Amino acid sequence: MSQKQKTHPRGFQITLEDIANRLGVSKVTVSKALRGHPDISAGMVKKIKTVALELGYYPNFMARNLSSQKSNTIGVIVPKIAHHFFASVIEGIYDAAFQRNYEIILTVSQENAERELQHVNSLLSMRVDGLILSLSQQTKDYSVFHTIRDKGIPLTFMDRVPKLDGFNTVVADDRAGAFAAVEHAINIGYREIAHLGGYLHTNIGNERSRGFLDAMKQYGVQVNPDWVVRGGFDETDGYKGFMKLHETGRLPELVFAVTFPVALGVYRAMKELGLKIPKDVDLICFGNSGLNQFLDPPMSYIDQPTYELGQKAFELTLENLQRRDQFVPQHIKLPTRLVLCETCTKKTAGQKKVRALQR
Amino acid sequence: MSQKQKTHPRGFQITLEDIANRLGVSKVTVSKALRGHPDISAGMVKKIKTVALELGYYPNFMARNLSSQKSNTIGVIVPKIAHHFFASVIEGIYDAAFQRNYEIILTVSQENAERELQHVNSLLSMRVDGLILSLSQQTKDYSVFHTIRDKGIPLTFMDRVPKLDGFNTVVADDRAGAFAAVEHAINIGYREIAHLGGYLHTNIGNERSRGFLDAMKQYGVQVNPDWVVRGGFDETDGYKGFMKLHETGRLPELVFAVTFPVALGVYRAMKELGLKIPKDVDLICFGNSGLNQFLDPPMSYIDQPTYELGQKAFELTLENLQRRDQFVPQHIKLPTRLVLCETCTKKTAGQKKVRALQR
DNA sequence: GTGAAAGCGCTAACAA
DNA sequence: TTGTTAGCGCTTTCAC
Repeated sequence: MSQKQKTHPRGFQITLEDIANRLGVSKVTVSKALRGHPDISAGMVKKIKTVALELGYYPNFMARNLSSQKSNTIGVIVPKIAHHFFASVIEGIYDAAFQRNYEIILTVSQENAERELQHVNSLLSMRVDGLILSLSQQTKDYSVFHTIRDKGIPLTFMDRVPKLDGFNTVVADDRAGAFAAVEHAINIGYREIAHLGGYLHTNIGNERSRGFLDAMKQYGVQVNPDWVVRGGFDETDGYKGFMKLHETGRLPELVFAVTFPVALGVYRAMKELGLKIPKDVDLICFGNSGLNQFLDPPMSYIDQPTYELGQKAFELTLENLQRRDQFVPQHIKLPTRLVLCETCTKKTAGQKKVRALQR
Repeated sequence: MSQKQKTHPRGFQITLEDIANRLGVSKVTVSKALRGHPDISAGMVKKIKTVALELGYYPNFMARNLSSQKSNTIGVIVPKIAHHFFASVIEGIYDAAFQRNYEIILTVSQENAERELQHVNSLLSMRVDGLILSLSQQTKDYSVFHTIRDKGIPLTFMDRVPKLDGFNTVVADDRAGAFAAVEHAINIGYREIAHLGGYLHTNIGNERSRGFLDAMKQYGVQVNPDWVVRGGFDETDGYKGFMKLHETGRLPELVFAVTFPVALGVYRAMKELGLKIPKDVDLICFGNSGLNQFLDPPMSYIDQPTYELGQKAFELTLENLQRRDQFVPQHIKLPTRLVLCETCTKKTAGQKKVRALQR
């Protein structure tokens, strides 16, 4: 009773010891009982659990993790969060983690390489058991990732992956998806096809461009260099990109946009210019917003398995964690699907092109 | 050299001691140097920092937090993440936290009360310094929140807040916003107005309903009980809600939807039924998706300051944390704004109503 | 079945 | 300016 009268400095945080003292047993007994260790008798366990509940005991993760040398926590770094794609991926990660009783620590780089690095540091400091990372647009220095690998911490790249060996990756089949879209466009009669593409140093920018070029080449359609524009993945990039096309004085029949936000920028630009989709210029994009079918006009797109991308990334990380000694990097590529709404369903822009040029 | 040859069990995690040994100083010196404590000489600091970098030292937050009794971490619980509203709020929280050098631990309840409670427990176990919470649709048991308050842990409710005293709250001015929308609708001539509303036990459902009723009453417009439908905040709720309206055999001129996803459900339902917005039934909603203006037709809405909601919630929590002894709960209500696109701009549905009924 | 001792990596108070 | 001593709350041997 009188043996240890500590004053609790801030708020009341009940500890193992409080429970132990109350029942006249040791901390260890309580710890074991609470964790379901087989050592302790059923009666004791029951008593302890009752008291714990009564006192409002919350185990201290800091202490537990420090002592046990694992955190049951996976760190996640994504470029953005207020985008349907990432929001959905993240939901996949969270659901998978919840099922496995893992905690997620999510951080957002805002497409900023420096911030991304800071988050990596934070997460390593938090001693997360593993990491899931989707690179920022800007990231060009990959040296930390080697550090992480050397420390033996599982790291899975997702969607935005670097050209590096020795890491898990989970991506959608960007190249095949882009190919399918452009192939379809060619099949319905388009020839003058522009691509508002991402930066080539990013895998998604690169792969989707390749898909585009593959299809053009395979069907013998000429690529107009003026019509291949490089930029970021956001709405403003799409807007600027389309304006650039417009400035060339000659509009394509169809624009293939590298992401949904980029396509949205095209909607905005065309609206501003008084052009109609698909009459003046037709449009298709990689990725979905969850409400493409309600747009004006409903936009056809390459659907990505966003939620599954997240789940898979988590599972890969966990797997890696469980066999960290015999780690073999896995590269998962999930299939995409061409979804046709109203744009890019038949050749419409061609006939009207003259009108657009006369303006 | 030979004094302490520990084997590092999993991966190599450099500790203060490693650095200390390397330089022949004590752990404390290193700790202080790395934290910028004024005790240590500039020369020593430099040497220590160099070695730390060389060795790839990452401070162990678990240990640091355990020792210092604070985590520099705020826990966040939201019902959903793949919704423009929450995604944007969360971005606000993250940005504010980043500025202040705080870490965020985000959890998602999926509108599930049980899951929410589990997350509360987890976060308390992690010894977060404070909490930001947006209630799930289901939550009805508020007892944990009192526990939290009794522990002296700052808790700020955001957007979805309970009817409780003694907590910080940050909300949009739901009642005034709803009022403004309905007032506008009445002003342009609508009288037969339906409300696809949320559950009344949620503050946003309740307040937005009140705004609706206030306006109807103030302008002497009669409320048709068949046209006030209660439900959740998701697309399916909007879909079902509209179908319910449709089943009454008499359609209103205008629907006021409690959230953007609910309005989207109305788009879907009307499309399926072959009805046109705004010709057959007009529509306006509370909240934005970031791309309302690209919908078919562009939907008018009550804009909420989502990002600011998040920022404010974080700042309130932090403030509370800094003066936890003299805590006075604050209740922040941020203004909303009526944004007119193409729906609900002039009375159109009235004339066509007969057609809709003849079907 | 239960508990004592040691230690996880760090920080805070106090000496030197 | 630097180091010593004690913990933070928990888990993990290993002895009883």
